[in-house]
Amino acid sequence: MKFEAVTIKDIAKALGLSTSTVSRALRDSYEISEETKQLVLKYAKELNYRPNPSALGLKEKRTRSIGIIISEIANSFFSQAINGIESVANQRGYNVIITQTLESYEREVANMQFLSSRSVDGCLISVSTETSDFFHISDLYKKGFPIVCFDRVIDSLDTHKVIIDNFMGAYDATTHLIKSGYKKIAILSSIEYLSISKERLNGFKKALADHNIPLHEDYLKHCAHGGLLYQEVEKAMDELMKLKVKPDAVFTSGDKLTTHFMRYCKKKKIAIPEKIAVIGFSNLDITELLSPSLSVVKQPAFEMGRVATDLLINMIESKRSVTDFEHIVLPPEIIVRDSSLKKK
Amino acid sequence: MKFEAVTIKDIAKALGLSTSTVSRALRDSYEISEETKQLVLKYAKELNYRPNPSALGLKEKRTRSIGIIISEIANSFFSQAINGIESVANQRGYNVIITQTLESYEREVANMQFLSSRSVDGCLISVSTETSDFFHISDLYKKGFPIVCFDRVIDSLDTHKVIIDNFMGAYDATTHLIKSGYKKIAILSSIEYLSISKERLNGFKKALADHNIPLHEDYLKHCAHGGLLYQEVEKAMDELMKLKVKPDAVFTSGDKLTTHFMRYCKKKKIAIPEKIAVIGFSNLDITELLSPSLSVVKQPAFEMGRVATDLLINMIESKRSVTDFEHIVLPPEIIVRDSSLKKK
DNA sequence: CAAAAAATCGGGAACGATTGCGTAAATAAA
DNA sequence: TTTATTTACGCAATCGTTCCCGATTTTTTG
Repeated sequence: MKFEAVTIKDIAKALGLSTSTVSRALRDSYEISEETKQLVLKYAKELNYRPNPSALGLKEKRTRSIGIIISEIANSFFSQAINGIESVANQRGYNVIITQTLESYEREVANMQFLSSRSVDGCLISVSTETSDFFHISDLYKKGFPIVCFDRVIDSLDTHKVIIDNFMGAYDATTHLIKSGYKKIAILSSIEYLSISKERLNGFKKALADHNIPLHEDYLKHCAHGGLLYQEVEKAMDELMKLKVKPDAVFTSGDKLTTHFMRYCKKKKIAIPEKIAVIGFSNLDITELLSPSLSVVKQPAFEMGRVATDLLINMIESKRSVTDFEHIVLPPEIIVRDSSLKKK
Repeated sequence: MKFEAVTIKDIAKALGLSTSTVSRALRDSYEISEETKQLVLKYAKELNYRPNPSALGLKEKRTRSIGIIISEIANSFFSQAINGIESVANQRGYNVIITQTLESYEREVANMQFLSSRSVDGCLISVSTETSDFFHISDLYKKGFPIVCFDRVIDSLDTHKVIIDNFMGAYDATTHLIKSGYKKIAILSSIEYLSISKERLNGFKKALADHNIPLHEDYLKHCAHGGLLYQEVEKAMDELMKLKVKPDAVFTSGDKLTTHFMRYCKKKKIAIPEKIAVIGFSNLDITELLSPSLSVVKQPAFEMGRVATDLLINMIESKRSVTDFEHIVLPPEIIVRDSSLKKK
């Protein structure tokens, strides 16, 4: 038995009206008498009528849905962001299609292709670490496909962007390490060309400079996939720990980098913060329960999702083409715990 | 400038063919000459033609998408399950619409309504803790809307189901506590009528009985929202800790219950496992890094998602109505760590 | 070489909903 | 009473795609 939902035709036939009359009655048109309206409305409610989204999509050339492209759903930052995105989207009558790239450029291109081919009216994206050219995005955008960037943004794309103050987050975190008495500070970073990597690295460098601490190139470690794989972090850490002058603190500039750093230290029995202190980006909600409790830079993920979605839907629904682009910068939150305790 | 994708009409006009010919050429129909096929295919590829999903949906009465109803995306178990769901769905040409209930019955009804009104061809569901009657699900199911249950299943619904062996997971975990020397074992459980709660509670009880340990009613604690709120767990734990004979171990029967238990002990400075030992369900991938490292019952979430999706899509694509329902039970994994160490 | 069969293609209806336009009936204005 | 206006509804086109019929041309068969 096939599942068949009720259509406007069913209602029209049952009430002896035309489909146009039913349609107008449901849309509360002035052309329909109050009597007929009530009749139709009552019957539609009884049968639990819902307009067919495909028919609407075909007619109106819009699907009332938006797409998301992120690297990974099973990531605390992104799943919190999705919550924010969903809350606004649902409220404004849109539904959401989530796609993930797992940091693969190829999958990002495929997802973008899929979403743009009329499945959604617009798209939110936080680009993959593997992505270094953006033609698959900018080409579509130039053709009029609404796109809003968040988190990992594309500098060259002239659209709305929602990020946190990565520079300041990194600067403050690094400064905190310095003020706690650490001087040999390393950084675990994601791939160089990623917007957030650059900004966080710059914040890190500025903090060192402002406190007259020279920058050691050996202390700069990049992980190509942003720590998606433990092995990346392990390799970087092995190199750090082999140095003649080992770092006494690390700033980890991404979620996965942070947790894998913790995993590494646990495995190698490196005491935190005695042997090495750490503060890093993380949106996990149990960082307080780690051993030791973890100092973190936390992003307002939910809020970022909300804001980005609002901008996207505004863009979709705007009559004339948008030329004035918002560039929203939210503040990160720094939470100091045991992993970056004052050096004795 | 509006974003307009290329249609079959554009191709037909450009090549001087009819839309029917183009359509057939793209579908590799035997009625079209090899020459014309190549011509159309080449041009379509050039223009990056994709069929309009709305038009297809309207014509074929199917959207090639499936819905998910879960309690929360930002939950390690569910986000891992989503990964499994997506992997199968994408591979079989479906896309996925995720909705969350946040354990609200009302939202579950609304989400089900939304998904079933022709937005998706079928639906995966893990019911909310608030849900005690299932008419909003069974009514649709009886009308022919394909539904597959996973994790939190509905006993009365005769469809495919994918769960883990909750009884065994709880039995083994409890037995492990007993064998480690704990005798006064409490349980933090979710709401009574939930399938997984019942099964896990039964496993817990059986383990006690098999080892001749009497069951104290005081040691059975139910949290109405499955620990969505910290306050639920706090209240239950406060009550436990006020007892004359306090428990020396706890089995936490859900993800959130487990982490909130840890949070509670940290806050109240209750030493684990010295004062109270714990083993619980959790799919977090950093439980090894908690303090102390956490003993867990882990679910094969990714695999559950994969299997459930395969069953759902089979059901959707099956010509005749399905009468032979799979009831798949996967094994949980028990990982023993410090939080349930042997009693000295 | 005529008739039958196959190969290729186009016309047009249909899917469900919206909407411009036309029109009959009812009412108001002249 | 006649004409103009309003009210309330139906007809039919449209969105992009598929698919049932025909129709025409080419090829095969007797």
